[in-house]
Amino acid sequence: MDVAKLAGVSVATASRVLSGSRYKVSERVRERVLKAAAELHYVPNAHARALVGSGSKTVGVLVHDVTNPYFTQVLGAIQRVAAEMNRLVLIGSSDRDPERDLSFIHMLYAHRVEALIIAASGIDDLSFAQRMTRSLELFTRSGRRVVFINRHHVPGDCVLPDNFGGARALGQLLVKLGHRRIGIITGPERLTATRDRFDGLRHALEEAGIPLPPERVEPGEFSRDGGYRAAQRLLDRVPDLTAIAALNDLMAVGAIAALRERGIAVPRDVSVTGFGDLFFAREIMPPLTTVHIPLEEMGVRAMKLALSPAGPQIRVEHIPLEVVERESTAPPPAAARGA
Amino acid sequence: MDVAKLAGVSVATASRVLSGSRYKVSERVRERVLKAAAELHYVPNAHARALVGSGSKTVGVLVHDVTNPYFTQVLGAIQRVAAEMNRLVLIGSSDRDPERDLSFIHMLYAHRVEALIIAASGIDDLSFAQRMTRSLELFTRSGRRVVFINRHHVPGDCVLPDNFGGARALGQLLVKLGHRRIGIITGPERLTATRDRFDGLRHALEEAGIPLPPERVEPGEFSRDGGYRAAQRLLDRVPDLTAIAALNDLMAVGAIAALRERGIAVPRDVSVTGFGDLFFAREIMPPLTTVHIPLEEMGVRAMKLALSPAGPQIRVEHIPLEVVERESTAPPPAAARGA
DNA sequence: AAAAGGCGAGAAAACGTTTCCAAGGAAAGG
DNA sequence: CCTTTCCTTGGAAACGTTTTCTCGCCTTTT
Repeated sequence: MDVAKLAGVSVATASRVLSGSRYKVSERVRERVLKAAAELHYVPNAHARALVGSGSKTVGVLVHDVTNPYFTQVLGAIQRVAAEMNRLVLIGSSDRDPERDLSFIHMLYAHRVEALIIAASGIDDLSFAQRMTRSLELFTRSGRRVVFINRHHVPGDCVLPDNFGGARALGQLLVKLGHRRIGIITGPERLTATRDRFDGLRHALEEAGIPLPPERVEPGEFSRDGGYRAAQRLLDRVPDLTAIAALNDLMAVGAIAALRERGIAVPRDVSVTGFGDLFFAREIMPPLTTVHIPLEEMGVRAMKLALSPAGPQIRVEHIPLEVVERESTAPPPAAARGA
Repeated sequence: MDVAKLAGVSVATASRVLSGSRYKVSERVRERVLKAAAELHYVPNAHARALVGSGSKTVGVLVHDVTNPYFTQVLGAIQRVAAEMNRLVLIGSSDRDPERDLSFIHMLYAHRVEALIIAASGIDDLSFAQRMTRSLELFTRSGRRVVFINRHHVPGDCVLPDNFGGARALGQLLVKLGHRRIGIITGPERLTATRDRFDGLRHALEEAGIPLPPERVEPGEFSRDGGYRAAQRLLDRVPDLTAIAALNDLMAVGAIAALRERGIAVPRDVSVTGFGDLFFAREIMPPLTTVHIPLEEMGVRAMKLALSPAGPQIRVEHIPLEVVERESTAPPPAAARGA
């Protein structure tokens, strides 16, 4: 090491002072080494450190889309905790492509991240789940932690927002308001988040004895434009809806835009709900009734799980979800109520 | 290496087939190695690879806030390009704390990232700029690339959105609409982006002979709530404004909320403009007149710069900015026009 | 004063790869 | 059939750290 040479000591002692080792070094030598390091602007090579076994000081995070506020909120919290512990965050953004997910898992393992947080949503696909389980064995077998956010068909510790319960409560709100003809804009088929939210809504309707024929259910892409187009299709097919529940906020925004374009007032003619309570939900017009997901808290919890040693049993952190009622919902118009 | 042992070859040959080296290996041996690797779920250790000199296959990105749509848009583009080249992205999110910026630069250097993209905004602080320059010498001296996004007081290649020109055009639009009493919500003092945008607006007003007394200028934090509070202060002090220009979209959203609360109609009574054209700008009510910044393109360009070898001279990619006129602006009310 | 003990510093191994160098074998040419 | 050349493979060094082991010196104790 150059620093050692300049300070006139062995690399061993230089390392001892620079790495904050528990071994002792005399004050005189320590100072000389520090001075030499400062002079050379020495920055230890993290790869060499990682190689010799002291860990890589990095955490891997896998998301679907770094651009999506849902994930960035979680990511922000993870990043904050990581910075506090002097860790760096490696991200993989798979664009919802399962192959990319797997490929990122391998890349992150190649970098021997201390822990891996999978914030991407789970999907209902057996063969994929199996492949993922196998890839993640790389981590677990080497004593590394893997933490999921959301429900996955893969065994492991996880932070689990109660999508079902939140959606059920939201459905109950619509029912209580008096809606009986409710349309639902779902998300990509096989996402567990979509499934759970849909099931929650359906459950609430069933409990109230409200029918949900298939034509009132329309899949959309999890984006503003996806919601816009899905709402168009839904309205073309079932013009007499009094409420539209979109399975995320972005799609709800699109749905509101579609309604506005047709001159349908929200919430006077049609109520709209979202899911997630992303930051823009209360800024749009009308402010969106939705289900709040405490994303920062989930990120922090996931980090806590990731940085604590694995226990003998799987740990699950349940996150209850609350409905937040704003101005995009109201009782259905009198005409509809009478019907 | 375990794989070599299982395949019954030397580590050298195993490495040759697994690393896609240019050295030749007979087909028979290659197959045996591949089979052994698959059987053991072998994933090469990136740290060892990086150490021996073939680069770390990572790119570092420094942002102010992973949660801010401005940065995530850029980050998304960077991430996409990186994935295409089989690179992983290491992020540092400094929360606008210069010390953290520097600390991240060192951490990223410790990981010997191939290139560093500084997406955080520059600040007008001499001693900080000098310290940053010195820290970045670590990179440049070792032949690593550093690319800036936005104007920084540090020499280096950069992608430079024309904040000044965009703001000037925006100011000209307000002037053309007939506004003469314009308030400005600025951002954090020393951010170069803030300065440039402010200067652009001021320039446009000066050109039109429109006064801009200091009481019409109010600093705000670069957030929705910052804009909200700044608008409150501005309205308390100067109630007769006909337009408010916020230096970013988030603050404009806050300003609109403040106006709405006071029963002031936008744009009928007061026009509002933002800056950035983030995805929510056209979703809010009324859709926001703002300046479009092609963030994805900037991210891609930054990556291109970062991945191309350094040239003899500094390279600057100028990005022109366009005003997009939506419904948050209109001519001032007749009463004001008459005055 | 001598022995024992403790403390600080250096030598060297180890981490997992890549790559240079050398060697062995087969093919080709004389 | 022998020699030369090319092609494939193995050995070993190197990358930059940390850490274990060992050694020597100084201090303390008897």
